[in-house]
Amino acid sequence: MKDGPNIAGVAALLGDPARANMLTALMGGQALTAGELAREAGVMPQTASGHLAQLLDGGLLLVAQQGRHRYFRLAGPEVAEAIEALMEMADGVARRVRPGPRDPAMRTARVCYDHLAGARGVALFRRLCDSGTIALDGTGIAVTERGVAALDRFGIDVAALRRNRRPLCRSCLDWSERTPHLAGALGASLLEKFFEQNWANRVSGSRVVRFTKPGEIALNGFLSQEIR
Amino acid sequence: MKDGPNIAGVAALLGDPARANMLTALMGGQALTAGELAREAGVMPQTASGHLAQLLDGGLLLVAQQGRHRYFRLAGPEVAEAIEALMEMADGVARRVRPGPRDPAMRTARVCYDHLAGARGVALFRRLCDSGTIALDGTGIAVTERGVAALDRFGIDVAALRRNRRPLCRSCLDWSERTPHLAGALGASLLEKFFEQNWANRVSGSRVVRFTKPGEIALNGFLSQEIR
DNA sequence: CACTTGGTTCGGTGGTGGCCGAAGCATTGC
DNA sequence: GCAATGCTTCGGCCACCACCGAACCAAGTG
Repeated sequence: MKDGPNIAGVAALLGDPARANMLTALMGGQALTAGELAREAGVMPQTASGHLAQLLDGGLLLVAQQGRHRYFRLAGPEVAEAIEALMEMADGVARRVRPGPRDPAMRTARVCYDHLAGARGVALFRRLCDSGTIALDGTGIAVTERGVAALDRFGIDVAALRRNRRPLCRSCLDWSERTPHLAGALGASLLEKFFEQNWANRVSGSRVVRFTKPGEIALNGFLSQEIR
Repeated sequence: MKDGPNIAGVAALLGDPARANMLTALMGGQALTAGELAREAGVMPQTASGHLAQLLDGGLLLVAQQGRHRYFRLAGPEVAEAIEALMEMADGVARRVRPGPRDPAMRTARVCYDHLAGARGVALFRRLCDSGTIALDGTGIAVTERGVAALDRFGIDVAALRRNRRPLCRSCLDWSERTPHLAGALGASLLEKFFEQNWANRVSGSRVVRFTKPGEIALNGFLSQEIR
């Protein structure tokens, strides 16, 4: 048959525990050094170096040299999406082997590559739909006219985001909530705004996002009042 | 970090060429026997048997004994979705290594697990959006009230589908068109109707869907007129 | 310059796992 | 009953690859 592209090749890259750990560590969206990734994966630096070379060669990672450090990051959203899909499958399918729930903070709010996931993420998505900020158009999810105006008031220049090659809106299945949250350029931009305005900040070395008290209030306001 | 479930385990299952071939063969949605899968994977029956045991054990496959045959099929939509996500990643990421387009018939219309994909699939999705049959609601994609009526006229009982545990609507990124098409119970149900009414049939041993002349016309009619 | 730190390359080792031939069970059919 | 078919288990072979120790390089630092 041989239809799709070489899925076995990339899957094999994700199939080694050390590499898988590195990649999930990078799901946080920020670039990490080779050394950090080695610790994250629980292997010696030499071993990690080999793995990283493979991931680079396979196109899953990008690297930026900076002084004597090399910063690695995921090559793009498709990579992050594939990883989330695998998580989805792995826990949908092997539920019995990994029974429990997870870290509650993680379920509440976490970074998914570069946008917001968890209960807060899906609440945001829900609100954006209900308020008519985003809606389905022929090619996927799009920002409505009213949405453009509302987001502009919030300091997000939708027109500028559109000029980017990256899709504006995309839905991403949340693996803890099993309901979609917002990915794509807009998703990333919103999260960035949240950080910028100190509504939230990341707890370092983890994907968890912690909302500040004022941020909490502000977000709730945003969720309830924005547009109507 | 250790956040998600065991992604390395399932990824390793997809990481072997023989197993990957089996799984992509099963993306057609119909169950295949162990022997057929062995040929598909290009290995001897004994070898295939071992692989199939692993896939069963990993929960990616289900099996049904029937006479002296064992029919294998994908364990569920999550599995199919993960595979599509990997295809997406693999060809987004390694574009240079696998340059060309593919079999045109495959691009036009194919089965994606149990719903319609390819150019026809995304056209259908587009039309369903534009006509207001489906729309974003808080939790994802939903059928609108008008949509329920329209689909009912087409012979699809949305209420019955809803009673099913499976999500009604889900979008699935089409890897040839790079634009979403409709998955979920409704997607499956629509494709089934197309087959039932002889608008289309599958070319055996492949994922390709061939529309009949009358089916072509009927679908175009459906796409243009349905609802308004 | 030596010294430290982050990273890579090289070589050897060990384990895992894919592969097939042969044999073993079922189920069907004559 | 015997034979054919579909699939599995067993055993041995082979290749690949993850791992680490050691040496090497390169960039900052005194």
